[in-house]
Parts: sequence; C-alpha cells; structure tokens
Amino acid sequence: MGRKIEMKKIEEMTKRQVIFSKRRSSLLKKAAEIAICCDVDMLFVAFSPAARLGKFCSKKRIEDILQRYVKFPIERRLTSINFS
Amino acid sequence: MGRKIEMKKIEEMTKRQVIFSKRRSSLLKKAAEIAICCDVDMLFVAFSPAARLGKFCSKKRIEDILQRYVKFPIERRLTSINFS
DNA sequence: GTGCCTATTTATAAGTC
DNA sequence: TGACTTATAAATAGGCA
Repeated sequence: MGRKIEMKKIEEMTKRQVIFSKRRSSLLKKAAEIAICCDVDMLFVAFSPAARLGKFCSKKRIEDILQRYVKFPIERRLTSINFS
Repeated sequence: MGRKIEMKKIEEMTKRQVIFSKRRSSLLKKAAEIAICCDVDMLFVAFSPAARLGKFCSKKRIEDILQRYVKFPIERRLTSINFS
C-alpha cells in the first residue's frame, strides 16, 4: 500500500511514529471487523520500546479472562487502556 | 477489499471459518510488519466462540511478561499456541 | 504533532478446481 | 478442507496544508 517500504526498522523517529499511528488504527479497525463478522473475541496489544502500551481491540470474554487470571502488575497497566 | 460485506456476523459457519482463516493470516502479517518497521512488540490473540485460541504475533518482551505475570490457567492455554 | 489527498500496493470475497 | 485466480475494495507512504 502506498509506496513500498523495506521490511526493517524505520530509523527516523518522527516518521516511525507517524507510520505506527496510522497503521495501528488500520489494524484495530480490521481486528474489530474480524471480531464482528467472524464472531471471535480479539485481543491486541502493542508495546513501544519505552514499554508503554498501545491499544486494545477486545470484547467481553477477554475482559473477563484478564480480570480473572492476570496478576496485578500487568492488570494495572492493562486497565489504563481504552477498550474499543 | 474484494466484494463488500456487511459489518455483522456471517451466519453461514463454513463461510465464516474460511473468512476468518484468511483474514487472520493477513492481520498477523500486518502486525508482524508493524512490529518490525515501527519497533514495537505486538500481541494478538483471537478467541473463537468455542473458547479456543487463535494465534500470536509476538516478540521477546511479551513472552517475558506472559511468563512472569500471567497465572497458570491462562498461561497453560497460551503456551499451546505458536509464536511467529 | 494533525488531518486530508491520491497514486500505488495490499487485502480479500467469491469463485474454481 | 486447501491452493489458485481475479475483480474489487481497502490500506497506506509520501505530500501538502
């Protein structure tokens, strides 16, 4: 899509962030479509090098599983993220 | 992409499974590209209605986090999945 | 950092075998 | 079930405002 790019880390930070932002939203959109059309629950997380989280695409079952089984350190981080 | 479809659950099971299989692999491919080009770790999980897991797109940090913080019931399920 | 534009590249629904 | 093919629709890299 668009002009082709190499499959390697984009070294220019600004460019890398712009590309990430754009592609992440497309990926989430796709994940949401698949979740609905194919009747599956989808979980998606992106960790930046600074260890911050990206976003979720999720539904009920995954929220339940996370609340039930995931210990506090990761749970605390996960709950700061928007579900969509 | 392709002929347009409605944003709702595909009722025909066979068709739904075929579509899911195709779109899941595309989504994983995209996630892998983003992970490399944008230097992020990506985690992706799909739960079917039968509660079986789909697949992962993951890297080192996420594997570490899962091993360190996720309790056994979910961990046991996660470890049966391929990382790619 | 945001938000559109668009030429180009990908994804993919349907179909066939 | 999978592996192709193809017409169509979506994603997107690079620009530009």
